[in-house]
Amino acid sequence: MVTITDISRACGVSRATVSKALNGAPDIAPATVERIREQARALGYLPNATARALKVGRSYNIGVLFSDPTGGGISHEFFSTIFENIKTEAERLGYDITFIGKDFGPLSLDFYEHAKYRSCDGVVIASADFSEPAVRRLVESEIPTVTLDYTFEGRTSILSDNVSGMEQLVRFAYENGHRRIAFIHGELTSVTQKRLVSFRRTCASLGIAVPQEYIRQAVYHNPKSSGLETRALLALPERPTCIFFPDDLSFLGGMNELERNGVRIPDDISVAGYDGIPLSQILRPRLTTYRQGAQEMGTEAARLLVEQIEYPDMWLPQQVTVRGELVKGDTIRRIG
Amino acid sequence: MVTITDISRACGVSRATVSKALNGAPDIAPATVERIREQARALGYLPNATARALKVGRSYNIGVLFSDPTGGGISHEFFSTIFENIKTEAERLGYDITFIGKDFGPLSLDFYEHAKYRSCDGVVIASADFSEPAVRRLVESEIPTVTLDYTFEGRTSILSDNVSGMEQLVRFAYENGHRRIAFIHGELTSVTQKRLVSFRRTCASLGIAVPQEYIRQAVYHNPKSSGLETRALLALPERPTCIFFPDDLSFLGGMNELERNGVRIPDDISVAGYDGIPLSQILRPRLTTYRQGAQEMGTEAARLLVEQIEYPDMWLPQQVTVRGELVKGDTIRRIG
DNA sequence: GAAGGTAACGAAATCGATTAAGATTTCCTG
DNA sequence: CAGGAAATCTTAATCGATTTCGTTACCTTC
Repeated sequence: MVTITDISRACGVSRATVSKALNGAPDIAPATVERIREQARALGYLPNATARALKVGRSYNIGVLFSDPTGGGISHEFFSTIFENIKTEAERLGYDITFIGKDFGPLSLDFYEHAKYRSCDGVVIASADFSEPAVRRLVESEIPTVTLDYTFEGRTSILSDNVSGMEQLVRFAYENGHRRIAFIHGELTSVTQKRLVSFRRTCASLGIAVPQEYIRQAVYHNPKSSGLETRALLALPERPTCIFFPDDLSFLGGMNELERNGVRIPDDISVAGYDGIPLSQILRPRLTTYRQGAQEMGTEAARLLVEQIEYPDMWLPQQVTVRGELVKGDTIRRIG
Repeated sequence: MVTITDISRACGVSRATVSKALNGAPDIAPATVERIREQARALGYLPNATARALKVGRSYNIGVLFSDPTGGGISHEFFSTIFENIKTEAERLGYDITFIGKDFGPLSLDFYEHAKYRSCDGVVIASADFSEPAVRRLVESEIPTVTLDYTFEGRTSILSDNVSGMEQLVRFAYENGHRRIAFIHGELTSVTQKRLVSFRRTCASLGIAVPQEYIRQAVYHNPKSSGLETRALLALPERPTCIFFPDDLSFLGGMNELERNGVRIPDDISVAGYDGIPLSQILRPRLTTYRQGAQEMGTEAARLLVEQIEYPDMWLPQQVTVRGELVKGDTIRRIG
């Protein structure tokens, strides 16, 4: 391994000089800097992040946490998109990504300990169950964090515009003549709760009455569960003309159930999803949905976390809302 | 931050003793060990991975590389499954995961430099374009690697059983009476090449003639591209009775094209995918496909890499083939 | 009781890089 | 040309943990 010591010997200067030259310190003669840079290149020198981290107390390493058991893992397109963008932005800023898991290693470290053990400069909490003590310990710790779709006192968070998104979907259905809209929502988390409230409020403000049976709860990100609720909706004496699903993936479960019953989309019933994952636009008919700004959420999360890390003094926690976009698709049909 | 120095002061022993006690060295009195362990717990001590890495020359950190532009990224279910399992196994063994990207940071490090900069003990190359010089540089370097679905002289690799998988699919179609089987394959990489050869060989051994027009090339993991080839197949004077797609995701493109032309699956035509991603079994009809052992591939990759790292002497490169499983699904119909 | 053995612990070097403080040389300027 | 500022470079401590090689004290054993 080539170290600054090798360079210093090759150039006949001290290690300090090499370090400073490589880092652009102001008190090294330009000619010397050039000579050192040249040698570094010639020897194939690479700085050692570990050594630097130890000395300066900064690892240039940020942790990411994806651990929501309800499908909020990296295998979901929405989250993998977020992850990709966190990674891209972080790397652009010179930070590496380390995955933070729980029960890490033989010592079974929890999230906080894991992040600390790896000297993460900060952590992006992309999906997690905030009722879990281990998650709370991390978010309440001294480690800088950015939370996605969850606000926490004194912390920075990136929020998807769930209220506005749901409102747009409802209005879109309304404009297409729908007055009997059912909503299968996920278990009540802070996210699904917001969508539910927005759904109710928007319906009310449009003068749409929503019977109790039209509001159903399924398991978030779980097609099978949504399938069951869909069946229940079809059995109602007065069927809805439009069904909102908790998310795009869940819609697939509903879709199967509808097909099995010979109910065509959107001829016989209209549907909408939520998320706007790529898959939803590959299938035909293209799903009407609300595309969350996953790319921007990821990018912003990384950007704000790094900002917080690098300028801790002039830092104030903030809540950033990322706007998504209504994807009209073809599954909400004009009626009435 | 609590360090061994704090513990040593609290216990009135030297730092060396603390280190040894915590690491189970044989020359510390049991009573002392107990006392030190107790204090460590009381003070909330956490070892500093960075410092340890610097001293012992091992970071307990492995890199993962997902960078195939042809859809081999983390957003694909097949690859995210692999990743999840690499991560789980690695963490169980006490290793962290760092994502290796190219053009890293302000210095624009390539893969090798990036891995070296982070002192990765090894790298799992999960998806990459091996014709890329940056990838070759890494795989030819002194850094231990495990390669997925690609063999490289002197390197360990985990291979999916592409030959056997494709053979099983062809035989399954044959047993269901199909004699006119078309195959849309991906661009020729080492993986798709194996499947193509196996397809041809199996067909030949079963006495199935495969006209030139039945073999078509599409872009791997790209639904749109497969849709176009599907259209071409439908236009043939003698349509195939069964179409094999490059992969499950690509099938979706074909599916749309078939539906648009009023061709029903599997009543009018049979189809098969490849990969066995969860999505393929959510949709109805369930896709006939070959499920690659993604979980096992990930687990094995991590396990073998760590083995290689920890016992470099008694190490010999090996090729492990992970068997998958035929998923019969409902899209190949009995005919004839 | 002298020689040697062993158990338990400590001193100090080390990993690679950074950085405050100091040393040396160069260069002005009045 | 003396005095001091400016430019340039070095010394040495430091980050936290590991590890080699002692050292000390206490036993054995003949």
